[in-house]
Amino acid sequence: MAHPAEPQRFTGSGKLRPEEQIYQEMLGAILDRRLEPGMKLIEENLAKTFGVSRARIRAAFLQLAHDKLINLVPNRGAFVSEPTIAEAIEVFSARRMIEDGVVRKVTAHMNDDQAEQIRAHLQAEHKAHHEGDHRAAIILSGEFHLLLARLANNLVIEEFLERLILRSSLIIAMYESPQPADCSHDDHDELLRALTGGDADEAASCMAKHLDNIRDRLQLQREKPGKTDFASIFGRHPSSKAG
Amino acid sequence: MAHPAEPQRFTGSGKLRPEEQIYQEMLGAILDRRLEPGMKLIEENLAKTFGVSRARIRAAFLQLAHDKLINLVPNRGAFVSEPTIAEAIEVFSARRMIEDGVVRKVTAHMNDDQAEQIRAHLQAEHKAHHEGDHRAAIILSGEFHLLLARLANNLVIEEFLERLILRSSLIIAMYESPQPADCSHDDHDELLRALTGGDADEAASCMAKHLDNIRDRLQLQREKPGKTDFASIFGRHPSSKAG
DNA sequence: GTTATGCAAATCGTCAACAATTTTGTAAAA
DNA sequence: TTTTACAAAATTGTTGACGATTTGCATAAC
Repeated sequence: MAHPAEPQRFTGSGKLRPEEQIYQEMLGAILDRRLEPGMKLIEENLAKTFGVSRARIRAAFLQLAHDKLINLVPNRGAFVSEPTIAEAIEVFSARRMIEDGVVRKVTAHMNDDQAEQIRAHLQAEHKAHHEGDHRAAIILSGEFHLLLARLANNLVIEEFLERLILRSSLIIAMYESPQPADCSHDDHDELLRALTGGDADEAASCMAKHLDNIRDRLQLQREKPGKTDFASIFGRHPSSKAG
Repeated sequence: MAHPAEPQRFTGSGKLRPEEQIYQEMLGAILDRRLEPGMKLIEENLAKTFGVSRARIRAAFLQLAHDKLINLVPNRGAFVSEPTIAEAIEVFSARRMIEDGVVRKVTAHMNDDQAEQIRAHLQAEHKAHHEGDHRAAIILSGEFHLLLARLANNLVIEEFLERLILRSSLIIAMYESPQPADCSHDDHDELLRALTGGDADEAASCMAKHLDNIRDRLQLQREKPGKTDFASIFGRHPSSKAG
């Protein structure tokens, strides 16, 4: 239940309204894979669990669906998203595009205060890594990218990237390699050097390599079969009724 | 991959579920300024107007709020967004970032079929322009950018840009100059030349200039006072009780 | 004349019940 | 044995009603 470093949305209002509470809890459960990809989310069960009515759950569903973390199928219900390989590739490709612009902008306007913010964040990342707090490390790693977006000083980009990072987290949880391979903090160090160095091209290249690293560490060779996707499990499509 | 509930925004054809219908109608009304920025949207009135219950309206509100076209204030209701100057600038800045990547990608993978799609679209733009169909021209102009995003072959980017274009439309409607200044189709022509020329840098530069043109044609000098925004009307902020 | 107080109207927030749809289970017919 | 038809259960879709909050207005107090 306790999620110390729950990803926090920047909704302007500091207080957490009960509706946000439900959204956050479900978000955390999905990213932790306590709710597995493909799992059906039954409104009434969730309503009882959270002690609210179905209307609230429905509203939370709309938010999550908008973030592409669940799938809403008319008259069928809500299912935890099962990002396909193609989707995963597109998400990281999109991030490359966006974050290329971000690092260029940050590099151009870098000042001492901003550099210090990045350094402080990296220190936190290293701390979590050395203490073996894998969960915190993953969250902080995502927040590193979000910090850069914030330093780019564009709320539109920041919010979009926040969603992409959430989506990335689900993809990583779904396709990650058996070995931890959590060495991205080295990439982040290198990125800081490039950013403070003032060379926009190098910083952009660094970021591109970093994102490719993350993507390439995933096991994107074969489609992960969803629990109900017998087509891919048995290597055939459910087209004809009798074969 | 199945996307059963994909929101299709610009096409009026096809089966339109009643919920999408409501979203579309409100969207159109906002972009046409039949619903003016700042106007309060009363749930029950809209429910009666559309002949549905408030729950439906509420769901539509969530979608529109997500697109930043309306503002949801707890216990107060929904209001048509009044994008500030800062927001307007950020939106166009974000588009520069995104569409820079888009045109580079499109330039790299350009083939005859794609070039033909763009030409066909430009022809439609010119036709609307010559026939004086201002409304169609504006819509087509937005769809031109969307077409490029589609040719970049990344659904994530495409959907995000779609939202940004909607937001841009509201901004343009709110801050547009008195004179029509609808000469963006020339920019689009130039863009096509750059795209087919294969020079990614030039294409990107073209797009950047084009977006700056649109932005600079807006009257972003002073904040447009919302109907109730006395702070800007009287040039002071509503901090102290008696001034 | 101005400010404070309380009442009334309007509107949003929430819910529980009912209707429609899909899924599952069972049995009859070919 | 296989297919089809039908009924029952589970789940989503929708609605109208009720309580909570905000807003507007009238009245009273200073």
